[in-house]
Amino acid sequence: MPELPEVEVVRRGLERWVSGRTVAETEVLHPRAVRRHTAGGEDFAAQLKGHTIGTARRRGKYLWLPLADTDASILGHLGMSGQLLVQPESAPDEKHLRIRIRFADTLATELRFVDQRTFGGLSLHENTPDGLPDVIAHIARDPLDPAFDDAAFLTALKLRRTTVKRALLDQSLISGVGNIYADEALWRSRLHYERPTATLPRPRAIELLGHVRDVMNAALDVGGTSFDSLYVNVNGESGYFDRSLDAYGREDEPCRRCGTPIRRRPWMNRSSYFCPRCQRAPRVVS
DNA sequence: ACCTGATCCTGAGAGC
DNA sequence: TGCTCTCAGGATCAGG
Repeated sequence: MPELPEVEVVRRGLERWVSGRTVAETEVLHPRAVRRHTAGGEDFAAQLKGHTIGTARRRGKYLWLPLADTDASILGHLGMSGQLLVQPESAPDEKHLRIRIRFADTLATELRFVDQRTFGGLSLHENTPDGLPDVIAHIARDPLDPAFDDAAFLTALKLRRTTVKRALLDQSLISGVGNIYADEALWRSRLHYERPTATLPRPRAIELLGHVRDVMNAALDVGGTSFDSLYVNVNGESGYFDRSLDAYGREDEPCRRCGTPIRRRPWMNRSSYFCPRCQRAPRVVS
């Protein structure tokens, strides 16, 4: 599943291969892929036609493409299984091709949104004065954003009456952290996922934020170098996950710090992986 | 106002 | 072999 570093790789690919091109025709092949566009697929296609794509931008796991000479942007989210591909027009359709955007030039490539589980999608929205699609105005900056406000995040964390992993996944506090990187950052910080945020000393919170950034940057270094062709792709295949995960997906395997078997616990209809020795459960569990 | 937990989807893989 | 069951998860939003 694409996490923030993979989405950033996609953004760079879009900037290189799609920005500056003018939309000729859009084909919506599955209504669920444009469900956030309430006016529907036909309207989505009609509104894109003839507009030139501006510089690709990203916040957390959201991507957007401003349309030049308008106050609107194409907003994209890859969800669980989405891919944005720049393919030759002659390439056969992918099995789960949902949206096709053709361009008014002679490059003979097109942009394709492919998504098996259809948690992701594209839509068109007005921009806020900040140049952000209005429907993601509530999404906090991500920790790799130079303008991310560390002090404000630490304060908000302290005020919340919730648990630390839940806070890491709260898009209004910090964006772009998914289940995998949350578990990885907590393992590095030796924090249990159910630790109440209110009891977290400030130095531990600072350390946690640092580990979130470290995990993301490490993945970005790996994934960011593999992109070098006429192919915008993301499928969690940076190679980083196989080699470098310390907690996520390692149930019953020894903790790389202390050798204790990693445990998996059901959590919010998914799983949390942790070392029961390095990451002690809080005394009072809500 | 804040917090919780159900929900959308489809294919891989396990178990029988 | 083929069927059924479980699991994966981001982000939203109803309901407490």
